[in-house]
Amino acid sequence: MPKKLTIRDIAELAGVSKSTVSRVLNAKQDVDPATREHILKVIEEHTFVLDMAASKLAGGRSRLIGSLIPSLAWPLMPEIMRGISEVVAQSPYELILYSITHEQVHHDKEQRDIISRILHSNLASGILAVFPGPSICYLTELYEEGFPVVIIDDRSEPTSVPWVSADNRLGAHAATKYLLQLGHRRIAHIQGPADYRASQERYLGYCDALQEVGLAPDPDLVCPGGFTPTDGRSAASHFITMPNRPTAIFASNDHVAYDVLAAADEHGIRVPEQLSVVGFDDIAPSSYSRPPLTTVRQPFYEMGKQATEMLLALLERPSTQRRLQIADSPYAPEIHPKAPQLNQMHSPTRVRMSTNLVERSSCSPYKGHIDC
Amino acid sequence: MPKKLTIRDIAELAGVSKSTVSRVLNAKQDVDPATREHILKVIEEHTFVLDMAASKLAGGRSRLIGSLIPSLAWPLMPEIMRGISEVVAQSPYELILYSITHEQVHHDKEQRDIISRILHSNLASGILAVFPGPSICYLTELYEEGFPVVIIDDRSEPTSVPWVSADNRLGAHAATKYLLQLGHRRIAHIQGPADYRASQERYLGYCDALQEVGLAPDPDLVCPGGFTPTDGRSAASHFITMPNRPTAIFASNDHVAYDVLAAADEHGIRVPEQLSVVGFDDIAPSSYSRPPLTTVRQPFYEMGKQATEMLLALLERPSTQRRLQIADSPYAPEIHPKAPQLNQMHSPTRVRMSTNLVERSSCSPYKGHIDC
DNA sequence: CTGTTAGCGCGTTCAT
DNA sequence: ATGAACGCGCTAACAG
Repeated sequence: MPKKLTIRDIAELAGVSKSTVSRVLNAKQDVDPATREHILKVIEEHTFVLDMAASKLAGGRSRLIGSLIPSLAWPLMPEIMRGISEVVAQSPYELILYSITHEQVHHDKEQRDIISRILHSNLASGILAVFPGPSICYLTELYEEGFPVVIIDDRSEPTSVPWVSADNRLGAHAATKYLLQLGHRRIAHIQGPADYRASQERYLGYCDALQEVGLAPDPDLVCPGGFTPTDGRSAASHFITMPNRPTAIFASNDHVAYDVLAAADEHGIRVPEQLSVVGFDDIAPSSYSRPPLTTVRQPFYEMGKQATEMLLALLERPSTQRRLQIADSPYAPEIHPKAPQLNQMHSPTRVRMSTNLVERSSCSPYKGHIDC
Repeated sequence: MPKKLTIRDIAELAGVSKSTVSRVLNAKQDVDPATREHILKVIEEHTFVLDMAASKLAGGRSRLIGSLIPSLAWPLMPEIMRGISEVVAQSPYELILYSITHEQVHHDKEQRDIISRILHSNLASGILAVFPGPSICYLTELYEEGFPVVIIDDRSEPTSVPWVSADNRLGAHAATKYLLQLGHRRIAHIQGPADYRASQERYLGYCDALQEVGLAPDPDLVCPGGFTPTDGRSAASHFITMPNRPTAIFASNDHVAYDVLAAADEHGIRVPEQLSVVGFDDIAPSSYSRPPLTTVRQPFYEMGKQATEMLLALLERPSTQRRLQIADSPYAPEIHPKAPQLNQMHSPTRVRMSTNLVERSSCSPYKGHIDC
């Protein structure tokens, strides 16, 4: 193990002073292009890397991003993390994982503790928070005090903190419209948890599509469900066994859609012949379910990327002016379809990414009622 | 935002010198219990936390663990991560995520790059490597040079690096024995990838159980498969459609078991009435498959915990003598059933955790052949 | 047992 | 455009 080189070693090797090397390393101006080149070459040859601890201590940036992550077991997390990691890997930053136990997700105090741990340890110079839940208020405070924070989706309404999510309403609209175009008219919806913004938005998208064709949402065809496995069991059974049952079901998400698939199987109803079902999220197992599930894909990977790029943009700004301006950021997003142009300061930054319908085999055209 | 306190502030507040504060912070001996208490109180009152950057720079430990993680999309990862996070959270350490893209998993060079990135950035003072694959050789080098490394399972044989995995052979033995006890005699096995140690071990466990009842493994009942979704499709169809088909199938893992379930469904074979199937891993969807899958649970959560505890034990040791001795470690594992007693130095540390059969609904007693 | 001194590796003034 | 000196917050010698 060759002993770790310091900036001084490089300075000596290049025949200059530490300061000059430091300047090159931090991309300062006022360095002779020739010496810059030379120093860069020496650095390259010796694969020298700055000591982050020392750099941070001396007043430089820490190049560490803290990520506040809910249970990695949520099936949407891996893709989000992939997006995050990819951007981080191509940057000079590293990612610290502050993951939250499932238990803690709902406990306000625990979250406050974690955040204070992040702050006090003084490591991370920015925070990426996925589904922060109750801690959103602390994060908002932090952000308003100038600490870089970006949020990836959440249960509640976005605050002033830059915020990335998918367009749930449009996605739900697309799903419902698709069923309508297949000829379905009795389309049921199993809702997500009432306290999730996404549930509301999906419900609204469902209503939007219905109203477009002059249909009013039928209260009998809307049932509460949830977002986790088996949350949709009873609603699914209810719809399937009710007299004059719906010919299609739009589930709050894929997990609930699986419940519908299972319930249908149990009651001898064939999908898609006798019942069409659409999910939401497009998590991995949806490609392999029986039948493969038609669903609305949330661009989790892209959301992770987008959010990380936004955070990096914040991080690269002088700390005095840490409001995000997407427009002139070096990490300007390519994808933010419905994002309003936010060039002026102090306007909340929200990026809403577009979803898209993934057609698989769980839907078929309505051909009149088929008895069991 | 109250300005960050330094160790000097605390020293002044407590009326002692920085060194003394440092000593109590680092749990050194030779501190008067009275002053220790007093300082601790002051620290507590002001919720002071050491600046890790400065601490590290000054020669202290970095309290940062680097985790080398393959795709988080592997369904076993969330549980492993949960185990890791939980132990890390209760320690003064933080976790840096060096996650590897799926593409990179197999590319030797990329991995070497990541490891050198870890080393050069000089942040992490230890590495937790999950399924390191090709980079195991670098990790071994590192470990032999005294850098703390612990590995959680891998495709190849363990090296001198401390290593945690589940007992695949015993697990497979249990699964097969279970089927035998249900009366099955024609038990097929779909194998995992040939270059995975786990595949071999599971196959051996399968043979063990067969031989115990005087049966020789029938080459016609063993097929190559894989570990990822759809890897088992063709093998499953093959077994199901073959004349005198097996009455039970032991799949290399749960994904492959799902393929068997799907193939059975497709061919109108009822599980478990006409065919019993057992998986391996017990990943989350196995509780919700149709029918719920009987499978061998790998204790991923416990493996994550165990490995992290081992790493912490290494980290807390003086760097001169960084060979792991489980016995007198403060993090001595409670669970390592078949682990040999490794109290002497220089012996490789392997912890093999026990699996256990989770009975659900995909198996039933053999009652003679039932035609479709 | 405790305080004093001297750096750790780097960024940032100041000079030049 | 570049170099010298100082200090970030802390730990590790050494005194006492």
